[in-house]
Amino acid sequence: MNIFDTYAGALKDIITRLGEVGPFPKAIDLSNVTIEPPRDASHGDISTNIALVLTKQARMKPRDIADLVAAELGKIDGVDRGDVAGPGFINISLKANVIQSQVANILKADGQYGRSDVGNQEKVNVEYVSVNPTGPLHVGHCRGAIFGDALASLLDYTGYDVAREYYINDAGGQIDVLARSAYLRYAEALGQDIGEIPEGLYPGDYLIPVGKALADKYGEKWLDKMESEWILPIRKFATDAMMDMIRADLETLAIKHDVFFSELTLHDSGKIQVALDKLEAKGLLYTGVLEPPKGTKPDDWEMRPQTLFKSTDFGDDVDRAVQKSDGSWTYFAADVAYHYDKMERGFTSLIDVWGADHGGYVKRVESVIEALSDGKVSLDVRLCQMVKLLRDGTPVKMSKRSGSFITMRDIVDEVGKDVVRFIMLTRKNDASLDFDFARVTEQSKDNPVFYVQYAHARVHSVLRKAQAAFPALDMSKDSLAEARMSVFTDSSELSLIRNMMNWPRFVKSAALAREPHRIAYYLYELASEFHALWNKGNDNLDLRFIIEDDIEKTRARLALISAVRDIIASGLNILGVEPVTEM
RNA sequence: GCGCCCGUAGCUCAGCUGGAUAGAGCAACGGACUUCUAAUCCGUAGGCCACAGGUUCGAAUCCUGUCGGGCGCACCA
Repeated sequence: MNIFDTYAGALKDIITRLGEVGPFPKAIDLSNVTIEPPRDASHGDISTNIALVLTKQARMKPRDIADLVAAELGKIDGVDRGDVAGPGFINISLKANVIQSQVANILKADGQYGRSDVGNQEKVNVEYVSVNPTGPLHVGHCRGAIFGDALASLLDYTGYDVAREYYINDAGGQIDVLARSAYLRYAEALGQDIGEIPEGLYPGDYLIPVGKALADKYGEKWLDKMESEWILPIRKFATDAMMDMIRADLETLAIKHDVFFSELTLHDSGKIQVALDKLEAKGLLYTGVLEPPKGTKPDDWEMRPQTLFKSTDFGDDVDRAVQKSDGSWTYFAADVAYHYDKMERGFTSLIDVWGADHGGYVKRVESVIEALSDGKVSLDVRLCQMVKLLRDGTPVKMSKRSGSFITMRDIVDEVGKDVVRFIMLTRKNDASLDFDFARVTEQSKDNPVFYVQYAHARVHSVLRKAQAAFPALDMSKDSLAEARMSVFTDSSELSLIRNMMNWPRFVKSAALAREPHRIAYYLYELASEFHALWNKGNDNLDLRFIIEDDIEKTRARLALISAVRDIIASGLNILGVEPVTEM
């Protein structure tokens, strides 16, 4: 329960009471009322627009309403006073002890301060990465992977029942290409001269060990055999090998998945047909001919009747094909079945994390979800924009042809997991992001990862020093929570506490908006407040955390910074960044 | 041609789903180290929130249009 909720309740009681005794109508819609900290700290601790919202319903001037409510607020326990300001805002100032005591609340929560139940244990499925198993993960995949992973953690932290999922695209034509490429390496491993890798096959060195493993397992069994004989077993073998590699890559970034879902199983089990039958039953499939697109017309365009899904019924631009010209299912058809399967497994909220280049695919999937669930299941597709790699300001050149693209592993090896994760979360997902190797490894406040980590490490540094100075001092959270919090009177201390009081609200809003980057920004600001307080101790010895001759004051200060530490650690954990205790 | 995303300080970006005088970092300038790690902090300066309308008590935020940038546009994945 955070403090804003507490006073929101009190405020509602006041409105109801005023409704019963006189001035206000009995039934009042409070849905647009906000109860939040004011932007400007001089406006008190809590600000509400309630008078402005009620002005129509109560048919009174905002300021008159505000005066009535403010007078009542002044009587509430813990409220110092309620002021009316501007057009009719009510600013509530809390008594100092209410603010101070929050430190104890944070410590007693034991790292769970900010955890909430807004998610109501709703079953939500977050799908991310979902890369073709045809090669190692490269930089482009990094961002979506980290975003999805952090978002899943954030939702888990806010009371959703989260499943993390990877959709393995192991059924398409590219897997045949993979199998042929692996077959070539297999022949090579058995001593054949394969020369240059032909255009259209995967040239990467990562397939060499796969070829060797194939040779070890099968010997010369597939040599000089027709492709139709070996393609299936080698597809399976190569796909498994690629997935092993991808899983290992993901592990270097601590990206977790609960389920790896194979597209192939949808084809093999007939689930695609089942899902399409559902659409058919709703009258949403038909055979038709698509118009060519208006702009640049494809050269090989030909009019042809196809089985189409009527996605235009749900706001899509054109209806979408579910069957290819050779009669096999389209990628979209499998995706229909996949999302249908998620619904069948009981998820009521689906989140897909894709690269921005798949933006044109969003509407048709949204359409399917709406059609199959009758609007009961929500789909939220989060698109991640590109990452521009830079080295000291100059773009890193990458060319697929020469094979000089940078892999996820390259990046992690160079700058470390924590840096990659944090930096990738310092932008909104739908804004492009610059990743400069020089800048992200810098040890200065220019580098947010470092800055936040440093604040956390600094707290631990003080705690170590304090224990040395006061060997008998009990520094457990329970003990610190009993400290004399009334020592916090300096504006920087109070400002720090107010900032921490905002943590639960931030987490909640970040979860509802599905924007984990807000956590990163919050942490940066909290770290900044902490560093500021630290430096005040340089000028004013009485503001230091450790006061040599005053164990009680020291105890309170340690309580304060332990609370900071708990929140930074919680936030970093959500982002998947390790809160280090020493640097 | 159509759809989606983005235009906020010189640069890179936040802005808590509509709140009060729009905020950080970098770069510029001026200050604070016999320290609980100055790996930090404090101060100054910098804005027609792309532009034009609309919605209302109130708009950077929502709606419409214009301009500028990114992505996508049968059967691939």
